[in-house]
Amino acid sequence: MRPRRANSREKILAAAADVAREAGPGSLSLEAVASRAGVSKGGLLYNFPTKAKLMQGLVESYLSDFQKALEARAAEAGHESVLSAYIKLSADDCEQPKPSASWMFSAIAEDPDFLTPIKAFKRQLFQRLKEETDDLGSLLVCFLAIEGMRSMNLFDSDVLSEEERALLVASLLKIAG
Amino acid sequence: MRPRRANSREKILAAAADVAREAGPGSLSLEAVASRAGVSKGGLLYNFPTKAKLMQGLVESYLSDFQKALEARAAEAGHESVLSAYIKLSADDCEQPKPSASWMFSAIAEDPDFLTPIKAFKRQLFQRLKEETDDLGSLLVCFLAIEGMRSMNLFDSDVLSEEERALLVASLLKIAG
DNA sequence: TTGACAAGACCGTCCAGCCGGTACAGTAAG
DNA sequence: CTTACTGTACCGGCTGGACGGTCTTGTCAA
Repeated sequence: MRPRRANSREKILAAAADVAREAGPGSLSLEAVASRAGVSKGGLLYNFPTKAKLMQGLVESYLSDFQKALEARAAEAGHESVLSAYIKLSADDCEQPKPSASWMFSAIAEDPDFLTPIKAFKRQLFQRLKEETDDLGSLLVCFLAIEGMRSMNLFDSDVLSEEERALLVASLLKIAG
Repeated sequence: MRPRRANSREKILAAAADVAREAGPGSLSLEAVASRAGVSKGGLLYNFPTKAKLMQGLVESYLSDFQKALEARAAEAGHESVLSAYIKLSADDCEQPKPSASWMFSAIAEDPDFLTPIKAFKRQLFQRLKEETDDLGSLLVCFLAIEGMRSMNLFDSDVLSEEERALLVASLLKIAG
């Protein structure tokens, strides 16, 4: 089970995300990823027998990281709601000027179904948020606005300035109550 | 200047969007588009000398269609603001169960820079909306929420029900004033 | 020695772009 | 009217290259 030198799996996953971000989602080839990860193509295929498995791994690690981060935020003192935690987490995620999830585009190009777990996750999150509030209208606005913020970051759209994003987050937190 | 039988250019553009939507953004090959458009590969290459030019054409026609639709909405009686027009237009766009712009993913895979005109367009639109209101916070929330709605439609995420989307739109229109 | 794992040459497939051809409309000289 | 010529619109086979995935060989820790 244990890799010989280090944890190749995670190195490969990180390398894949890097390649997609820096060389563009269309340039995510197995060779590029292997090279970036300091691993041979054979080594990569040993860990991920197929490109599809690699994509799947990307999605799974993304989701588990997100879940962990959200849980951590929600458990922090001073958060009156999961929605607030989600807003703040997303705000921080979107601080990074570089989109960290360009690999999603590669995954979609490979097969749109790779996003199914992400959709399911979002549905589940939305459900959880719905149970928390009785003002569905406000929740919808907040939830979609966060979605919009995340999508802008994903597409690397620098439409909003730093101050505008801060104001947006403040407004959302106010709406969230 | 005039095409002999019909307007191949538009047929090809429509075919490309169809292929991306139905076969997936990763399957947008020139042959597939040509076949779908009822045109040979050579004919396609005659109209769009390069795949890049095809993508560019897709972006341009998308943008000009959008601009036209927005202008039409804004000119309609009963619209007190461009923001309201934008909200309603986006709501209608997202009515369609099938995302009409999957080709964007193909374009990104080809080269992320293809989206530059779209980003510029959005910046311009946001600027215009800013000049229209004095409540920047509300505008930000609305603008981003619409962005979120559009992105959900693009990713074909059926997280929201019909009623929820209607409620969202109503809430946004209320915020927009 | 052995077996878990890595290396990279290799193969089949797919696709963008090229190129030589075809069909036809217009024009204009004979 | 006819023949010859020109430019436009389109066709489809070909090829060179890239990429995913396999296979054989190498290597190192136990």
